[in-house]
Amino acid sequence: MARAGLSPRAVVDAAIAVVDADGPAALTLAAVAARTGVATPSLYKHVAGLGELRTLVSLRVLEEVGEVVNAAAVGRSGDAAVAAVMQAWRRYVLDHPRRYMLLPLAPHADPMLEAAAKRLLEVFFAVLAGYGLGGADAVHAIRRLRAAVHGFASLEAAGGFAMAEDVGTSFDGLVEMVVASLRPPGDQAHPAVVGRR
Amino acid sequence: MARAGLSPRAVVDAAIAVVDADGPAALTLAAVAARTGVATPSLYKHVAGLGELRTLVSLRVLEEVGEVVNAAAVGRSGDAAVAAVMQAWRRYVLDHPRRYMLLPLAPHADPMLEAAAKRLLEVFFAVLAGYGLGGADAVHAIRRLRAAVHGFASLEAAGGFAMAEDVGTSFDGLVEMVVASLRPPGDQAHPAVVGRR
DNA sequence: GCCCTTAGGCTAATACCGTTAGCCACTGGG
DNA sequence: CCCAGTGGCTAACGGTATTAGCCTAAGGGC
Repeated sequence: MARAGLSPRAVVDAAIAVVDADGPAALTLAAVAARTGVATPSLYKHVAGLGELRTLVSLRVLEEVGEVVNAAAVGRSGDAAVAAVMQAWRRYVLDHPRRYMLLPLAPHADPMLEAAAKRLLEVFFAVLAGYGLGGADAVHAIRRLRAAVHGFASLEAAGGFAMAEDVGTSFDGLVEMVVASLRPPGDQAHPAVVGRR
Repeated sequence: MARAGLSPRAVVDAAIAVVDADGPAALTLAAVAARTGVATPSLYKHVAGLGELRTLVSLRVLEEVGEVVNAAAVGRSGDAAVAAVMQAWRRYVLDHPRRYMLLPLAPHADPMLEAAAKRLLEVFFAVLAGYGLGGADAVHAIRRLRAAVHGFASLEAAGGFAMAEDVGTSFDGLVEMVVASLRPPGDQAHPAVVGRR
């Protein structure tokens, strides 16, 4: 019989296709095997098991989010950078709502996810450096940013906003809320457009 | 043989105990049956199946959150009410992190959850009325509030805040961020302490 | 061009889960 | 005291992950 020519990479691709099609709960070795045209046990030649596959899918999602967020941040600073990062984050969720549900919330706990999480964190730190935030203040600011954008994203991905009002408008308000909390008290203006590295 | 004296209520109680002990993924009919000292199929006399049990557990969580949030809001208004509501929300998460992961994100979609969701929403609307917010502005404000508090809560419940800085301090900043976004632009003061019903 | 190693597929078998069907005993009311 | 129904049970089925063991296609060394 002709070989299927699978690889760990291809297995994860198929797994993501399953998630996108039928949601995170449908991510099963049997479904992935069916999609790749292979018997279920064959997947073990490429992946240690369902647990590892889940982790690999989460890693992929984390990397993809890191990618788009990083891309949104380059060449921008201050309010514009924060807004771009948040918009990019939401865009990812709108493009891949099912997939987003597998974003790991505590990636630092898993060695496989650690590096990708660090990269995302560094983008945040770089963006916040433009506000003169550092040390503990930067950590608290990043937590506000992360909580706001992830909270909104997870709710929107799950279809949690039922009322008729435009969700994009709500998100604009969220961005403004976060941005305002980064500015020094009493400062209504945008911070220096020339960011710092 | 002596009867176990189960009831739908008791089954949900046991299910919540399972979740609190071993996490949402461990919520299985077999685990609940073991905990209640009954064979697995016996549970079907009280609950339609695993799916319904999950919904009932989610309903319980939603009701509990609604309870503590409502309790926090009574007798308060303005910034104090918003702060109290958010603090109560977080307290629930700290007290029951595993359980919180089953909070339904789109409760309006399920008839069983709809009423409990409505109650929570009404608390939010009442709290925001003290800021003179109504109509679309209130909806956008509620979405900001919900995104911020749920985002923070879900991250904290999952153990997502790895860095050493005090998480409570971060949360205080989150509350301040939300509160500031509710005040009219340029207004640094707290809104009228005399809230409206 | 042949052989031999190995990677990548397979089937068979096990264990655990949810679910359904059908049986039986305890319980409480007439 | 009887009897109907509720709430338990066992048996059986299908789907799932996982392990073991086999077998063959693929590709490099001679």
